[in-house]
Order: sequence, then structure tokens, then C-alpha cells
Amino acid sequence: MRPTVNDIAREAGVSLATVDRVLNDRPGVRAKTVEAVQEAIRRIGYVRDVAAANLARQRDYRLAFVLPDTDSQFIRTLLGALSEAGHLSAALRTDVVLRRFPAEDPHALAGILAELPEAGVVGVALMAPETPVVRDAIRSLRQKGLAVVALVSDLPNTERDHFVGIDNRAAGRTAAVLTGRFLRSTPARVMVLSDSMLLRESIERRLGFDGVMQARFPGIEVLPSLETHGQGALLHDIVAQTLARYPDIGAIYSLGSGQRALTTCLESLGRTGQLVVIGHELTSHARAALESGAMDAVITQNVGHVVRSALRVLRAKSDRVPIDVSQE
Amino acid sequence: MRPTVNDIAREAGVSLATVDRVLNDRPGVRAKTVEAVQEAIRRIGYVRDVAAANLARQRDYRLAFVLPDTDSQFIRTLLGALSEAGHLSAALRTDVVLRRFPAEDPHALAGILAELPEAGVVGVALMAPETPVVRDAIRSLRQKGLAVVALVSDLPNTERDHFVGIDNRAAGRTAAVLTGRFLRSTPARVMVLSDSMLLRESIERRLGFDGVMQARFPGIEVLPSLETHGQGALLHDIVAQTLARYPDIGAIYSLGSGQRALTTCLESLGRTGQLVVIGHELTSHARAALESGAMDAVITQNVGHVVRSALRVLRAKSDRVPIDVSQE
DNA sequence: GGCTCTTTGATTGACGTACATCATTCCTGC
DNA sequence: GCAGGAATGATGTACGTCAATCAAAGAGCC
Repeated sequence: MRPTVNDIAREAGVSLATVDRVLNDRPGVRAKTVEAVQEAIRRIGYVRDVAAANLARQRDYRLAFVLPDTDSQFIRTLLGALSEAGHLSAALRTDVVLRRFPAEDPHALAGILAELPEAGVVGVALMAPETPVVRDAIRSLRQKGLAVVALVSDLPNTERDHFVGIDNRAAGRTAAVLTGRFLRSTPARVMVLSDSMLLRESIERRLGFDGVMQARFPGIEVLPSLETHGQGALLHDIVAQTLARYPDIGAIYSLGSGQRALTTCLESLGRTGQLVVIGHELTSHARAALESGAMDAVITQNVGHVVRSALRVLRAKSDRVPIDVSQE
Repeated sequence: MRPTVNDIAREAGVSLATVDRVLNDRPGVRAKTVEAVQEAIRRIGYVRDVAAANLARQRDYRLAFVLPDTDSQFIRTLLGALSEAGHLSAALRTDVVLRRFPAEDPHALAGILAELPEAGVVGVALMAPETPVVRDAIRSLRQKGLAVVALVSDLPNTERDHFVGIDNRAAGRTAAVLTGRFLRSTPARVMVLSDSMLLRESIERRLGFDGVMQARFPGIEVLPSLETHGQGALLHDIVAQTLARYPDIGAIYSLGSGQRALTTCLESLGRTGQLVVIGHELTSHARAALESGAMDAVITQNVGHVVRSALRVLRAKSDRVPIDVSQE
């Protein structure tokens, strides 16, 4: 049988009330008694039954996911995973609310964040670029006791509780290894596309990519990152121009989204299959492109895992319980 | 507020006792009443509070992991993940017992399995090759109401509840794509090594590998699988002989364990770095080999995930609750 | 010694569910 | 219309913890 609070009380020679005070950090217990209780806990190997605790505590986890209102494939799959996870976590006394913000408007985002505490939200998972306004909004949330995790895109200079997502620098390194090894002939050049080099993940992927390229593939020259700002037409022009200017381009590394625009662009230029094309995020388009050979590799994160991990971390943080590092 | 059983009773116009009978499939309720209760459940969106339920049920999950007593790196990391998960799941009223069996002795394994029900075990995660004796032992366990999942290595012809592990055919396909693309010159031959081709996962990986090779890399000839039976010396002889016989071997695909033996063998033959070497399972040796360039790719499964998934599935099965397919 | 103030004990009622018991009502066949 | 079984209601206890209360005992101070 698992030991319970009653066993602690008996073992430590104190009453149940005192055990409870120690367990829940309530005042009114002498230091010496605290020590005795903790010793008893250690001796009998007591582990708090979180299920019973949460039941008694009447705790509901009201968690918010705050995402940009962009309509990319990636966001769509993320939403899918989220609604799926939402159903299941109902059994865990968790309900998830979703907030969208205009992608390019940090002030609107800050406004949305500011409203969350009043809505009874105890934890926030946020996917957004880091700006001063947002940083301040998050600091304010955390002061009010909310848990905040950064989702997919990290907020390294902000006092977030945790980051859930892949190691973008490692992702960039992997992209470089694959590019280098898939390329048949060297010397060659690599075109790098990005929505915006202001995005944290783009910067980090690029750093990882360059690091490996310099160290392991000296014959390959990586061109400066070209920004497409999520606009298909602009991407088309840029790619066409750049390919024309550098005939020895052997590979394209797409740091961000926009795989669909890229593959249709290459298609229209008649270059499908001639270049090594590597991108991120396994959307349905990316999958089709992989199968048809229009793309060569996609580095991806399992959005289901990301969402579940975020939920677990938020629950743990708001319980003030340590998180399982190896899992998250 | 979350609806409770009391809300169902009020909504359906029946007593708590009747709701309880319906919820727990107890007899003594007219079909029409059952329907009315279920309709009420649907209407108010009731979700059973599993925490409270398990508390009331006084349920302890006593789960067994049954593993071969081989001392491979993979088993060792698996054990590590297991002990880590064991600590955490104490809070979830789960305790994990470990049983090892002599790797080549199905009868000993069957004996160990047969003893589990008496030990109060309600779920078993098993990593073992499929043999008739084992199949019978598992059937007997399941008849006694235990949940059984196959771990890492599937038992497709056995009435297991679930399989936790990677899709070995897909793993073989990935290995083939990487081999094909990493190889610089064709035509070339690929050597395939396996502990034993009686192992399910070896067969499936090989099938996936061959499928892609035939379809996409006609210039590459894949040699028949060579069995090393986990013996380093044997592996050394086989590899040396085969390399000597076919000078145009450009890659080695190692289906099973024994990465360490392989890399040291290549080292002693002075061939390190000259061949594309692809294997399975990211152990510490494999990681070192990747970093030094002694291996080119390792297809791996996160053992932590595997263990946690197995625990979740076993708990769900023994609760008779559906498992989250997308997660597992 | 009498006074606070702190520490401890004892007790009680939740939380949502499971499970058992006993009483009552309903239906069915005769 | 009545027996007899099936269906339902009413009620209580338990699970392990949290949280609050009030009483009692102890410590510290003048």
C-alpha cells in the first residue's frame, strides 16, 4: 500500500493538521517539527497523490493558446492538434481557450495578453515574435502569477517559463548536412529563403546551417538570406532572378514557411527536381512535394507533441511542480 | 463548472444510483433508461473525472516490463528511461516491476509471464521475439484480463493489445533514401548486416529498404542480409570477407544492434569514413561514431517516448479507456 | 502568576466517483 | 389481482487530499 498523509502523521508522531501544514507550506509550525515531518516523509517514501490533491483543490486549468491569425498550413495543423488535445484534456480538468492576433501588430497582441488574467486564465502558450511591447506584456502576466511558455518560436530575452519546440540551430545543422550530402557536384551555391530574417527561428536555423557548411562543406557557398515576407509573387521574382544570376546554384534551403509557393515557382520555371530543395514543417503540401520529388527533405516537429508538451508544462508550472526535463 | 454525475441524474430525471449503473455497465437498468441517461450525458457534455474515479476505485497500476537479459547499449538506455519514468509515475499510482529473461529461451520467458498475474500485475510491456510458446503465454495473460503491449519489436500474430515502437518498414525506407543519396558513385553494392533475420524488425526494415532501393536507386545492388548473431568476432570476419570479395561496396546498412562492433571492425580494416554507414538506435557509441564520421546516419526512436507511451497505453487499457491514437 | 502569541491537535466538510446495501416501485405472467 | 423478479431510488461509506475551524497546550515576557 502507498503511504498516505495519515502514515506520515503516525510516523512523525504529530497530528494530521501539522502534516498538512508542512506539506502545503502553511505557517505555524516550528522548524524542528517541520524537519521531523520531512524526515518521516523521506523514511516511508511518501509521494503526494496528485489526483486526490487536485480533486480536493478543485483546480481547473484554464489555459490559453495565443497564435498569429496567419492562415498558413503550419498554423492550420497546429490548430488541428490543439482541438484534438483539447478534447482529451477535458478529462484532466483542463480547458483550452484560443486567441488569435493580427500577425504584424504587437500592440494588438499585447492587448490580448493583458485581457487573459481577467478571463481566469492561469497559463499561456504563445507563438509570436519577440518585441518590447510583448516582452512587457509577458512580464506583467508572470507577475500576476500566470505561467507562460513560448511555442515553436522562442522568446529568449523574455522571462518566459519555458520554451516548447525544436532546437532551431540543430535543425539548421541537419539541413546543412543533408544539403551537403545530397549535392552531387561541388563547388556549388545554395540559395537561402526566409519569410523574414527578423524571426528568431530563421536566425537560428541560418546560424546552424552556416556553421556546418563552413566546417564540413568548404566547396559550397551559401548566399545571403533572401526575404519573401510570405508573399508568393515576391518569392517567385526573387527565385527566378537569383537562379538566373547564379547558374551554379545546386540547392535551395527554405528557412520558414512558403514551401508551396516555392514548389509552384520551381515548377513554373521548369526546374522541379533539378535542385536539392530542403525546407521546414511537414504540411500536406510538403508531404506531396516530398513524394513527387519536388522537395528532398523536410525538417519537422510533431505538432501534436508540441501542443501536448505545452499543456503538460503549463499544468506543471501552475501546480508549481517540477517538469520532466527529459520528456519536454 | 464541469458537469458531474449529479448533473446527469438531474438532467435525466433518474437517481444517482441509476447513473452509476449506466456509467459502469452494471446490470439492472432498462434499455430505455440507459438511452435516456446517455442522452443526458451527451447533452450536458459530461466527462468522467478519471482522477476522482481512480481515487474511489482504489486502483493501483502494477505494470511489468519484460525484457531480454542482453546487455546491449540499447537495453541499457531503455532501462535508464524506465527507471526515470518509474519515479515520475509513482505520483500516478503506478508502480513498475522489471523482469528479465534469458534472451534465447522462450520457455523461461513463458514461465516468467505466467507468474505475473499472481504478482498482481495488471499490464505487461514485452520486448521479445515471437514464438509459439510466447504466443500461448500471452493469450493466457489476456484471458486473465491483463493488458499486453509489444515493445519495440512487434508481435503481429499474437493477440497483443498494442504495439509501441517505430514503423520498421518506414525506418528501412528512410535508411534506403539516405543510403542512395549519400552514395557518390553508382553502380555500387550495399552490404546489409543483421543480428538475426528471424527478428521481426530486421525483416521489416529489410523489406522497406529493398522497396525503396528497387524503385528509386536501380544502380545500387543490395546484397543478401548477413547474420552476426550479436557476436563481434563473427561480424568482423563477415565484414572483412565481404568487403574483400566485393570491392565496389559503397555502403553498409546495419539492421540491428552491434554498431560498436561494426565501427571498430571498420577501424581495424582501415576503412573508417570510406563507406556510407547507416544503422539503428542512437546509443552513446552511435553518437560518437556520428560525430567522428565513422557513421553517416542513425535511425532512432526516443526510448523515453517509447517507455512513456507504453505506460500510458497500459494504464488506458486497464482502465478500458480508448487510447489517444495520434499520440501513441 | 498571568498575559499574550505561537504552535499543535482534533475535527469536519468538501471534491467526484465507486460500490454496496436495502427499500421501494414497476412490469410480467398467470 | 397477486406473486416474483426486474428496475430504480435512497443512502452511506470510502478513497487521499485540501482547507478551515476551534480548542488546547506550550513558549516568552513582564
